[in-house]
Amino acid sequence: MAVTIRDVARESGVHVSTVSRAFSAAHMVNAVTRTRVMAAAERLGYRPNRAARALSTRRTANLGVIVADIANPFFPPLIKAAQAQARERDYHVFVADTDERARVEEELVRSMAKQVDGALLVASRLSGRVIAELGRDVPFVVVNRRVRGLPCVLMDVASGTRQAVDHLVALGHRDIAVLTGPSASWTAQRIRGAAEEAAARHGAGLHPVGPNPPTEEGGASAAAEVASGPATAVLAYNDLVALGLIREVEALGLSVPGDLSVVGVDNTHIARHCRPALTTVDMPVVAAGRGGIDLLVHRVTTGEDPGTVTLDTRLVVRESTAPPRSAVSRP
Amino acid sequence: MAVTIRDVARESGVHVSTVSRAFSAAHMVNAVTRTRVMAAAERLGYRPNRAARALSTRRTANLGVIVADIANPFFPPLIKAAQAQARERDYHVFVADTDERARVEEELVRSMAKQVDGALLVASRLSGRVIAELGRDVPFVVVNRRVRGLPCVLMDVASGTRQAVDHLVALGHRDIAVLTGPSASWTAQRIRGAAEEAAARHGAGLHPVGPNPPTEEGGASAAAEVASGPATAVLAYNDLVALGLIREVEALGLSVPGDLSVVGVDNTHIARHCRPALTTVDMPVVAAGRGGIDLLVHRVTTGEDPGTVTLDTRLVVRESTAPPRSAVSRP
DNA sequence: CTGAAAGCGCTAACAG
DNA sequence: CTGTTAGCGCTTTCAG
Repeated sequence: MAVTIRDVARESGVHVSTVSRAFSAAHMVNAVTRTRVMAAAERLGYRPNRAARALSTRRTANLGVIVADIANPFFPPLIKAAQAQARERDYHVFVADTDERARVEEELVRSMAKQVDGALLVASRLSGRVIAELGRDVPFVVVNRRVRGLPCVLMDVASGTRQAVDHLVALGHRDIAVLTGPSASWTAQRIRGAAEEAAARHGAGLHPVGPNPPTEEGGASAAAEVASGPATAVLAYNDLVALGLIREVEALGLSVPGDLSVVGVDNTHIARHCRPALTTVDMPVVAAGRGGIDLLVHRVTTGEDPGTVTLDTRLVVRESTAPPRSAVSRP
Repeated sequence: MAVTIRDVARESGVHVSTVSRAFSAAHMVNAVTRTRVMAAAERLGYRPNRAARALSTRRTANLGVIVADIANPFFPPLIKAAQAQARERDYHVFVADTDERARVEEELVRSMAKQVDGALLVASRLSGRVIAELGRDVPFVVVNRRVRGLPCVLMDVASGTRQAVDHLVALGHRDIAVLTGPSASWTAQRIRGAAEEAAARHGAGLHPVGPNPPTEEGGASAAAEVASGPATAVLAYNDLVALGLIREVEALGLSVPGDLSVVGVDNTHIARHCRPALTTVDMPVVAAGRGGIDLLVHRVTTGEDPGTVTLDTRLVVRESTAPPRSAVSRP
């Protein structure tokens, strides 16, 4: 049987409440009794039971991190950063994967609610209404999504998207396809919106294709439509989609960037290594994970609304973008 | 304030213990009172507090998954599979990242102990002695490591390693470098051991280089030594190390696989996409994650030792391996 | 500064 | 089948 506070009390000859204070309000107990208690605890290998403590304090010292897909390379660095920052502040973290399904996400939050002090909702697929409703039970911080009344950490993908479109136009592209992501994705909406705006500003044509699942398959399945369309460049919802598109479009006999320029979003490690190396919009995921936890902890400890933090994104140019053939041939 | 079992009791006109039974031992309560209770619970939005329940049942319905580095692409699919399987069985999972540090790992396990029914230790860097000691507090299942007396899920990297060496020898390589991994890594030891054995069997030379950190930097920093050595092929501790090596060796003016064949381990998604696509040993991470949770749940619910499960690995040949120049020039 | 006592939300014998 | 009565391990008044 695990050693409890009573064992320590007995061992050190004080009352349990004194032991309790020694651990959670050290200043309220005489220095010498305190060291005696600590020594006894040490000897017995006592460790406070956080769950039991939670029952009376109503603070679990646990946080939830809820993401759409752990295996999508966008998320792991964010999860890692969040977990590290949480540990720094002595919180444990539950990580849950919703498989991109809103129902699962909702159920996960509900079943976790009593066990966490707050949760980080990353790229949530829930409707704003449901988020707001759940937000009454669990303090949230929302990452990559703007929700009225909730603290958010936003990666400003619009700015990176604009840079991408500017880059493509500067290379000479006049028709750009955009492979849209899941319709419930805030990021997907922002990418599309910013791309339309930027294209319009340049008087370039923008051709939406999708929505597509945020996977290589999603990109691959859009290849035929892209190849048969007028676009000489494409902006994909994320790196995975870009990769799937490239693979499939090459199977169709086109070359990237010779026949088609491709830009991804996320700057996952794959973008650096794939062939051709991917021009992509870098997302500050580490800062977002760490910052999200900071806001969350701030919120759950002070009760204040920490407001919204916006992080910059920027285009990283690599090898998957080049001038279109037409532009090359008319100097 | 959250709604508790008493509220439901009051609302439905029964005692709290009846409500409790309605939720956790439905068959012990009359069907009609049960539906009445459930209706009241529904109306009030009641959800059992799992932490409070844990206090009396001594079962938290939480599991821990402890890994060396969430951002290492080897782990996310494993974590995802483990999390999904746990959810299937109605467990929540704490995920923790040890940053490859044994101290952190130990502290993590200790602080988590009271809050989980068991933990999956993936690629643990702890000494066998410490694992065994911690294992008295927390039921473990150990992944990718053999520990006497604990249930293990092993990915038999030795067989894949043998295949890799056989493959290199068949191509004509007579001197093979092996970039060894962290000395505390069981997998690293197995790779090295199997490589030595297989090389000896073929009468080929084996040249250990390392230990190296399991990262691209680790691979890069071994490049000079490899390039100046006799080896025409190298077996890297993992895909990341292989990638780092390739990048750096190319910077030194060598080409892969022209001047040097490189084999990775893990078959992370990067291996498929990098240039040249990486010949690597496929690790059944999804099966390991799922299977690990199965063993763990079996163990914590029945108390039985589920024993050890061994999963096969196999070589996936891609573009980073080819005959050595010398072999090509003497037909 | 320390002890006594009540209680967090839920379960688990034990009667009835 | 259901109510009563004790706790699970810890914190938190309230006295002293």
